[in-house]
Order: sequence, then structure tokens, then C-alpha cells
Amino acid sequence: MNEETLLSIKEFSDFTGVNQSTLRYYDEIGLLPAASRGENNYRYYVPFQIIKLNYINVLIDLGVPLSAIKDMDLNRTPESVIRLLNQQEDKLNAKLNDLRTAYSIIHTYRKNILQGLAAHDGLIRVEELPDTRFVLGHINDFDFKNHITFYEEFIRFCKDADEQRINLRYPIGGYHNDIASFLKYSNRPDRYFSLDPLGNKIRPQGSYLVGYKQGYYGEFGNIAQQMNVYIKEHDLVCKGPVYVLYLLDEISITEPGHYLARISVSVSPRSKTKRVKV
Amino acid sequence: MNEETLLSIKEFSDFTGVNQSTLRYYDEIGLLPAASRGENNYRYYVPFQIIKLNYINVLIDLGVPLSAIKDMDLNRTPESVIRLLNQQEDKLNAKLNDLRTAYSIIHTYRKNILQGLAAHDGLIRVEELPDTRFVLGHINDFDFKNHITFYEEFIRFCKDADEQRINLRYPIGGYHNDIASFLKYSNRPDRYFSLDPLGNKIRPQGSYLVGYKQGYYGEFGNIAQQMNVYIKEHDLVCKGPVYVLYLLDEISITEPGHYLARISVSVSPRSKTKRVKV
DNA sequence: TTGCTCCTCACGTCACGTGAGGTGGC
DNA sequence: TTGCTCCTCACGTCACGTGAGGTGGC
Repeated sequence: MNEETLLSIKEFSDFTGVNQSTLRYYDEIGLLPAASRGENNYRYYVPFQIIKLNYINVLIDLGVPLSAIKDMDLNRTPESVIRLLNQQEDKLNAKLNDLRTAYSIIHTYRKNILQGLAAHDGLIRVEELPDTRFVLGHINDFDFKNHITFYEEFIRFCKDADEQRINLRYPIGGYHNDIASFLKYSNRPDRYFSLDPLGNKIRPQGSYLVGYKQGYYGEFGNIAQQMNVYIKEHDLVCKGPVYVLYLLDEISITEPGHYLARISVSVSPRSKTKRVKV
Repeated sequence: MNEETLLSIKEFSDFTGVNQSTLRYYDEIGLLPAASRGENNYRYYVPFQIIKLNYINVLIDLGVPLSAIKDMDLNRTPESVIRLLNQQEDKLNAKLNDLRTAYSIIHTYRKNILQGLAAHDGLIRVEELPDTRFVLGHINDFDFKNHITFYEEFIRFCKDADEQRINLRYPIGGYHNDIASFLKYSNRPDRYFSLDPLGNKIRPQGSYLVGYKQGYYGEFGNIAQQMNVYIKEHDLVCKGPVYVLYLLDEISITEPGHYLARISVSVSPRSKTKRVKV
């Protein structure tokens, strides 16, 4: 073969985009030794090492440790390379999945924060909300005698998350079975839920009565009563569960007293005249 | 707020899946300090730090350095968090793209190796090949007087790759304009190409005369002549370019003399009788 | 005393990046 | 002599992981 065309470390670095010090490191650990050394001890590379280095970089991108790349390379056969590539394909799929999940998580957080910025404490109104999927946790058991608190049930929710396939990285909210439950125990939801868009439950698109309350976690003042007044004044009928979600929480706010919760419940106008079935 | 429910570092570690030593490190650098310390100097965490840690882990997954997460967190406002999330969305897209590319690269390598394993030195036959996309490099200029070699043009190909939008991580092959060029200068392709499945060029699906040759890079023995003999014996007509691709190369083979090249060219049977247009 | 959880401190590791100080040919 | 590329060696960095040796309550 033509051994005349040799690349200095600078040239090799320029062609591959890999730092000279990184190349020296790869030489030192034996991952990609220079093809030869000059009289002055300069490293020289041959053109086809560009391909090799590109292949190494693909494996590095996939998260294969340098030591594993080196070991595999020393005893490489077509069959062992196929095995490595198959293994990496599985890991790659898992990684792609993780990244897509991270993507949808930051999407969900952003949506919440933007909605939080567009609202303010005490605001009560009817809003049209889109379909929203979520995962529902177990039924909370607040045992007052044994002092089982808000937090302990939340911890149980977190503890059970793994086996219940609940992803705790999505925003978490409180779920009341109905408006009566929220009016009675605003800070003790019947369940918790995770805003996972792959969840099996759905809050259907439609009109919701929405109330916003600023304050510490679990402190709702009299927002429940105010919402009830609004319901009566506007002659509304509530149906289904009440969702409590902190749009602005410790993620985006430093002062815990300024967190912003949104309470939402599906409503429809009470029909003044009884409808006659056709 | 209820400050009674405190989690030991073991409990907190169990709920979040984060190593105790990692938690101590996050405490030490101020990324996630323990909520309080016991008399015995034990760290205690509060339940809602689970949410915070999960959020931190999302950012870590996205590749945000811990120092950046900490800095952002100290002065967080809803607006600054939105900015961070927008930035990360862009990075995330780039990452997803990189991973998908890595995926298609290992796919391409694997296909080549498997095809190489199914062939052997000297095999010549007609195969049905599928559509294959690629990116074509510049026209090679082998100047014999100035001793411009195979390697120097290859290096020029690598050097120009960036501006020509050629991804050198895909397998690289040689491209001859026609069978005559390959017969004359087997080891001096008219161009190089990259097997990038997003490429603008296409080798169409159809029947190809395929020859396999084992040996060093650029050493083709008399495979060109043998293929020519096959063409005449089987009364074939070649059309279009000749593709030379190393299916087994330094990626999967340790011995450079055992590399395996595949030469392919589109063929059709020579019509014995002239067809009459209807 | 044993077992358990926690603590601090020091050191190791992985994959580099960054100088410091020196060489060697035009 | 100046400028350039290269060298080795040592040390820094990032995000942890791993002991070693000690505490404190049942």
C-alpha cells in the first residue's frame, strides 16, 4: 500500500474534528494509536484512520465506554461487530425513548408555566380546556387518628410509582372525586395524578370552571367557596372530578408563598326548562 | 406547612433512585441541599424535594451541567425557566437527530457486514439489489505527473466533506462512471461516495452484476477482467456507474489482507432480436 | 456487644482540556 | 532570532463511586 501519504496530528485533527489532545489520549490508551512515528517522535496517521475514528465516534455517541471499544476492537471479527451493533441498537432505542420522554416533560412544564403566567390569584372563570391525559394513583387514606398526613400519602404515591408505572418526572396534581370532596377537604385530594401524556386516563376537552389560587402548597384559602358561589351565580352544573394542579411551583418560583394552583372542574349550564325528549 | 414528615437520606434515595453519595454531592455543591439537619448531623429531606430532584434529573438527561442547573435555580423566575426549557428543546432536537443518525449508521454497517459474511472471494453473479441512496463527492483528479495518489484524493474528499454536506460516518465507497473506467483503473475511482440514506443520489433497485474480491484496499487482482468475461459469457449489457464498496474492512477485520470489496454494476440481458415498436 | 444508619474525608475514575517547558527544522 | 508544529509531563475538571474510620441510638 501507499505509505507515503501521512497526516500530521494537526491535519488529522482538522479532518476529523477531534481535538489534538484527545488524539494523544486515544494513542496513549491504545484506542487509536498513530500509524507511525517520525524521527522527531511526531505522530503520523494514515488516511483510512479517518474512517476508523469516525466509527469510534459513532460508538462513543452511543455511550460505549472507550475501554469497551478498545477491547472489542482488538479481537474484532465480523460476527463480534454484529453482536456489538445489535446490543447498541437496543440501548439506542432506550435512549431515544428517554429523550422523547424528556421532550414531552419539558413541553408539559412549559405549558403549565405559560398558563400560570397568564392567570393571577383569585381569578375564577369558565375556560375551554383541551383533552389531557394523565395517570391516576391509588386512593388516598387520610387516617386522622393515626395522623396520616397529606405528605405521607404523597410519599406513598411516590413509593408506589414504580410498580404502578407512574412517571414522577411529569408534573403531579391532586384529584378529587367530585366538587363536594374538594369543598370539604381542599387540601386532601382523594388521589394524586401524574400529567403523563401517555396515561390511560383522560380529562376530556370541554368547558371547565377554573379557579386560580396563589399560596403555599395545600393552602387554598376560600377559593373552593368562591368557586361554589360562582357556580350558583352563573347557574352551572358541575360533573366529574376536580383537578388541582400547581402551574407555578418550586420549579419556577423561589418564594413558596407565591406558588400558583389551578383548580378545574367540568361544568355545563343548568337547563332552566326541562328538556322534552323527542 | 407540615414539617413533621421528613425523609432520611436512605428513604429519599430509595424514592428517587438516586445514589446516597450522589445526594451528598448535590448537597455539597448546593444543587439540592438537604431541607434540614438532625442533632446528629443527619440530612433530612422533605417530600416535595422528590419533585425537584426529578426535574433536576430531566435537565441532567438533557445534558445541562450541574453548575448551570444550580445557577438557574438560584434566580429562577417563570420567565427564566421558560427560556431554559426553550433552549433545551433546541438542543434536544439536535440530540435526537444525532441519535437517529447513529442508528442509521449502525444499521448500514450491519447490513454491509452481513452481506460480506454471505459472500466470498472471487464470487461473481447477478443479484437483485434494492434502492440505495448515497451522496457523491467531487470528481477525482489523479494527476500522475504530480503524483497525486488514491490517498490524496481520498483526503480531499474528507476535507471537502463538511461543505459538501457529506457525513463521513457512513461507509465510504468508490464510484466509477462506467464499466470501462473500472476495467482500466480499478483502484482509481472517478469519485468517492458516502452511503448516507438521506443522500440525493440513488442506485435504483434492479439486477446488478456483482463481484466480490478479498484483499488490501485498492487491490482488485483480475476481478474486473473476470467480471467482463462473465458479462460476455452471459450476454449481458452494463449500464450506468460501477460501485465499489468494502463490506468487510478495518471496522470488522483485523488482517488488512482479508478485507472484502463488492463491485456492482447494473445489467440487463442483451436482446438477441431487435424489438419492434408497437 | 451487635447491627444499623448515618457522618466526614480522602482518594479513585473516566474522558478528556490546559498549560509549562522543551525540541527541531525553516 | 522568530515562528511554527510537535513533544512529554503534570495538573485540573466534571460528576460522581468507593472505601476507611468514626458516631449514636436500640
